[in-house]
Amino acid sequence: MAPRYWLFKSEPSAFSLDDLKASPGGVAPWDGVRNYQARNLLRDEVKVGDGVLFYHSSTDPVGVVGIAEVVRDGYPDPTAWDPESDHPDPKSTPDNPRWYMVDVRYVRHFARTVTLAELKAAPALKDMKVVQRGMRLSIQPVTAREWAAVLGLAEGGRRAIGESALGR
DNA sequence: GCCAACGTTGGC
DNA sequence: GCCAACGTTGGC
Repeated sequence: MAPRYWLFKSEPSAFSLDDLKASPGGVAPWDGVRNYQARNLLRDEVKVGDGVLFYHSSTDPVGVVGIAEVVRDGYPDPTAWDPESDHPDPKSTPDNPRWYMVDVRYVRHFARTVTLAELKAAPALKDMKVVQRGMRLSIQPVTAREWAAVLGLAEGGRRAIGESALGR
């Protein structure tokens, strides 16, 4: 099965790409997702080896700052039943988990942020989920074509596509 | 800080 | 099952 691509949103004040890079082995769980549509993707669709566009929201500028890679398939998010966590949900229990997460590994920062404004301005990305009006989903599917186009915007001058890890 | 868009809750 | 009220997201 060919790897797929995703866009993961995070507020950098909560968890940034730098935070992922600084995690042990560059690996961290993508916990705290509390939306059913995003949960279903994490539980059923996001798989080891998939590429992740790391998107910073609610900052200036908003946009894609780099890439990560999925290193563990979906599994129950234990922060849901931790009352001390940032997103406790007493309706989720170890016996009957409601929320799921995957583990991701840092790959690299782009040389610069590819801003939402740039994504919106790129004709090749006009159908990309993140540029659609009212699109709040925090885990979004990205096509191979969109993935390549975003990397092209970030690093096009450096022939990055196909050249390095996840540069496919 | 504003507010549009969307998701969830809960009364009925 | 409807839908109003409310809460959250997230760009601007």
